[in-house]
Amino acid sequence: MNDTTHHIGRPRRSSKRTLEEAAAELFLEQTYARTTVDQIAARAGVSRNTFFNYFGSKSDLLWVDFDETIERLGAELAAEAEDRAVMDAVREAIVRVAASHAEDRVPWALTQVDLMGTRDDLEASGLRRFMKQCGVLQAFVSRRLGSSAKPVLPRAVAFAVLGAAAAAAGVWANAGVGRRPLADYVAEAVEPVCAGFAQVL
Amino acid sequence: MNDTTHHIGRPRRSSKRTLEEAAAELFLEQTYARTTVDQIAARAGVSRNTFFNYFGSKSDLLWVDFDETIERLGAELAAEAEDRAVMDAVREAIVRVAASHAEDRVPWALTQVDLMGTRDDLEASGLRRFMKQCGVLQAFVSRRLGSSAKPVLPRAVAFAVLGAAAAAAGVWANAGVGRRPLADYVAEAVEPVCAGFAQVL
DNA sequence: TGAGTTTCTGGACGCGGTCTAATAACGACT
DNA sequence: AGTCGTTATTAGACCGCGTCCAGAAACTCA
Repeated sequence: MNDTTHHIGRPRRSSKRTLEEAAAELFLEQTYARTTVDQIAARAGVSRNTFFNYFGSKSDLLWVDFDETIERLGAELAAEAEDRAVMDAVREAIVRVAASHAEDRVPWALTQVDLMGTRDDLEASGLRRFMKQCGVLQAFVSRRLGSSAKPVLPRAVAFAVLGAAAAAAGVWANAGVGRRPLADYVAEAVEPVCAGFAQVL
Repeated sequence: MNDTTHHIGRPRRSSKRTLEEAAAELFLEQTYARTTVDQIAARAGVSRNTFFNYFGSKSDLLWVDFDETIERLGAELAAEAEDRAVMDAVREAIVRVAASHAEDRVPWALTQVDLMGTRDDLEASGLRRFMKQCGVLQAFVSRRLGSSAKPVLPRAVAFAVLGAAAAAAGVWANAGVGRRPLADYVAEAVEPVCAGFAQVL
């Protein structure tokens, strides 16, 4: 935690934040699709390869504000009491994840969807994140259910619940400045799904 | 429907089927990721550009058997009686779409997921299809609901229901040769979601 | 000063995808 | 037969993302 420790080796000339800001400027000026990695790197004052040292791909920039929120799901699920009903635990964990998201941080992914040309990249990177968290949620449900239920259910729960949450995030992003907190939308979308699965589990 | 009428102009030297078969061979030999568009075109005896005359992208090949099934959703929704409860109509339409899928046609998309290197392309193309049908379903639900319900619900229904259906398709594909019909899995996955939303609509 | 470590950089490559201009193969019409 | 319009195919070039590698730069420590 002591940022004065200069570890060892050559110090970093750049940082994730620097590149994010350079990218944000360019996205506003000319949209995501028309911005190349070279331009981002140039504006940040580094070489193109350095960009890929900080981000695995250009599309990662679309999710800079969302990734850390999404990643909380595993921890929130683990924090749920063992004796709680499965779908109750799932619902509350997801709503808590949504509540932990900073109010004003709307990722590029949810705003630049309809901007023509962004769709391809966006959808590529979006489903990857979706699938990753689906794996986490499916494992949780599968463990809680044991081998009693129909084999399709854990995966169906994961896809449906996170699908509803994703829909809520989309609506939230498009609601504009006067919007309610993200967790409100997510709760409204996720509750019916959880209630439905609770009946058959 | 008369396939002898070549309309007008230069006749096609190739066809979608030819390219699909060439691709299928190569996918089996060396996986999807290690197969280039050049190789597919070469094996089919055409140039690389001709490939893009028949397919918009390499990843379209992953869904050759699924696309026509997925596209049926709009028609099946339109075929539902107007006086039927919304979620009942949605559920039945989706199950009918699944039932219309040929038993043995398992798309590459659902089998080559875990093959390392395929994921990126697969997820890119998968979410595009998912979003397209979500748009169709959301419009249907939105029209049936009018402006009475909470604004997040139509989108949440679309994402959750189709998410469950996608999960079912994945389980179906991985179930191997002894699997039950796709519609069975889809029904089991979609029913709870529809029941849950039916309570709040 | 030198050794070790980490970051940055330039250059090259492969691949997917787009574009353009040219050509080939057909039917139809004169 | 020859020409015209139409459509499919083709070669060629181009762009951008992502990967790889070898080497240089900047620092710490001994």
